[in-house]
Amino acid sequence: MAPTDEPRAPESAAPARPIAEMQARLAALVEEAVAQALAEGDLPPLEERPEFRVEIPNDRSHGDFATNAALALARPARQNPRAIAQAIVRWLKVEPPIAEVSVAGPGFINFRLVPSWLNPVVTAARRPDWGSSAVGGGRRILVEFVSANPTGPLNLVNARSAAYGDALCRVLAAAGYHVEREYYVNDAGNQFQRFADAVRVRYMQAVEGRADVELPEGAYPGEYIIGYVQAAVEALGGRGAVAALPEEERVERLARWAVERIIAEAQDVLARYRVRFDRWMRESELRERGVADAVFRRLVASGHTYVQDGAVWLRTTAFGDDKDRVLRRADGTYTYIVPDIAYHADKLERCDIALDILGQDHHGYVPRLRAALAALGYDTSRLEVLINQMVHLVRGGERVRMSKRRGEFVTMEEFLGEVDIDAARWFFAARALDSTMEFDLDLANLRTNENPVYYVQYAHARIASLLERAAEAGAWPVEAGAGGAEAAPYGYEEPAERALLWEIARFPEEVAQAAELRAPHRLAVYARELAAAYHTFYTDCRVLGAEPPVQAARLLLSDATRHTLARCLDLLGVSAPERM
RNA sequence: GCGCCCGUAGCUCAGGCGGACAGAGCAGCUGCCUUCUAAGCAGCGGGCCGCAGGUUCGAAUCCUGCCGGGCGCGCCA
Repeated sequence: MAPTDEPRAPESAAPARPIAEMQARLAALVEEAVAQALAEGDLPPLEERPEFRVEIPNDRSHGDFATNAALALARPARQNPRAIAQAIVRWLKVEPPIAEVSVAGPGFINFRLVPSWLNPVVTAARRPDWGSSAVGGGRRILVEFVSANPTGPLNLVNARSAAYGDALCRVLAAAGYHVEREYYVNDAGNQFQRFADAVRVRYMQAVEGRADVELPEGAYPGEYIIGYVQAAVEALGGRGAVAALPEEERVERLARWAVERIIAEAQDVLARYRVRFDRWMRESELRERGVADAVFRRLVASGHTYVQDGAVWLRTTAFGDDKDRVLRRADGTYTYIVPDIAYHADKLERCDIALDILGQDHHGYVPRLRAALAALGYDTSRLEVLINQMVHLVRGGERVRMSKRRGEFVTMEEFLGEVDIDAARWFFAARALDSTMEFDLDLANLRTNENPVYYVQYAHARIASLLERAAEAGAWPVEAGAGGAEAAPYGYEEPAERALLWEIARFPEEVAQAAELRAPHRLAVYARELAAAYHTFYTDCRVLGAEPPVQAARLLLSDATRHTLARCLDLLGVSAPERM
């Protein structure tokens, strides 16, 4: 890649992914230098060409970029990595914007670039699609999350799954995936029957006043069902009308009403939480469409089933499960796994990647699901599963006791009554999913610097306020050519400016990484770092009242930061306030 | 017993597909508001990365075995 005199296209002047593009460029130069060194006998012949990377040093005092190429080549070249590094550097074309190349440490090659190389980032970062990329390649990814059984209100773990899943979806979309969000509603089968059993008993207790009946073993224990039963009685025409119904019909109708009510409440609370789904897929619908029957027949046809004790089993052990699983009981009913397999098979027909976020209490179920999908001939690598770990709620410095067994838990509704939605979403989206977390209500409610949410939001509000003041003074928006990157009369050479520019430039890479690793919580770390860089800049560099070109350039830089913060917070599902 | 997840600073957590001295916030201590939001900034102190082996030029990161915590191991879902 020889230097050319070609004029740069406007696109390259404001790259969509400045850091990745520079890394690729440096990697190509290193590749070229290695080839030259080999050709000239400056490096011993290699049996293999190992991969190397151009990365960002942990310690930026080493340079802007570094490559481990010499370390990677040490083994195949059977030579000291430092000597290899020297050889590579001898053949390296040091061209702008490379200012300096050095060999350091065990054999890293460090690159320092001229400060101005990042100036175009200001322009790039103010474009609407800043941070977006095409790393997802338009792959269709179907994300299923929350999917709580409609036998009770959503709880705290559901709130975590909702916040994290929603952030993940936003991040995936920004990274160029085609995203669909689904909520699977398990509104049929045994699950529903057991709920109905509880409804039957609660009706007798609460409406008929029977003190002698108790919940059967295995029925849903929660007291909350009483409330649904009472509401259902009202909705179905009152006590008299309901009492007149034959018992089976009465129980069925009360339970059905309660389930629909629970689903509606889940939809409401999630909407309030700013989490939306593209589809609420019901198990009952899948059954009606005959999807479960069809998949059962496909499994039988696959030859991986057998009959034992009158039940039909799937030989999941042939696909890595630790025991075989019953598909159809001797009484002809399906076990829960059949509609679930059917649902996942259906999803795999509709997407490239099916991603499930499951509670940790369901993780043991993944191997049998994969096994079944493998038996159906699907490439199970297309099913990705993220495990959502538990949440311990801390109030007043103590853990709030919850017992699923006794039906005692904090509902999402109650939770949102106690905490700001931005704080809740931030806390959940900022923690890795697969690790048990503590949610400190008191901390989340603090409107002080102890609360990390406000730190980031404050940076955004601060900039908004600054721009407002600038607008009042007629300095904003900046007129074309008045300063900043385009005209470059001012080059952002203050350390705080350069540090800030660098943080902004990282954003597209952070989004891409968060998407590829299915780890949106990385963006919370990033948001904090970006906000910190701005606060430092704000303290060190006066904006309003600076020399006109400097003021203009700093306003543009501030706006680039504001936009990046807003984009980042949006990906996390947290609002970016204009004032605080 | 078997399987999955977790164990990093006083607290809450990043980092974990091997790389240059292990990070952040909070809490503690010291400074900084006559000027754009101090919900801010600058600095200090604080860690056997659960323990022990192994692989590697190099391990918080990979492998094995322990220890501790969570969850699962149904013809419940």
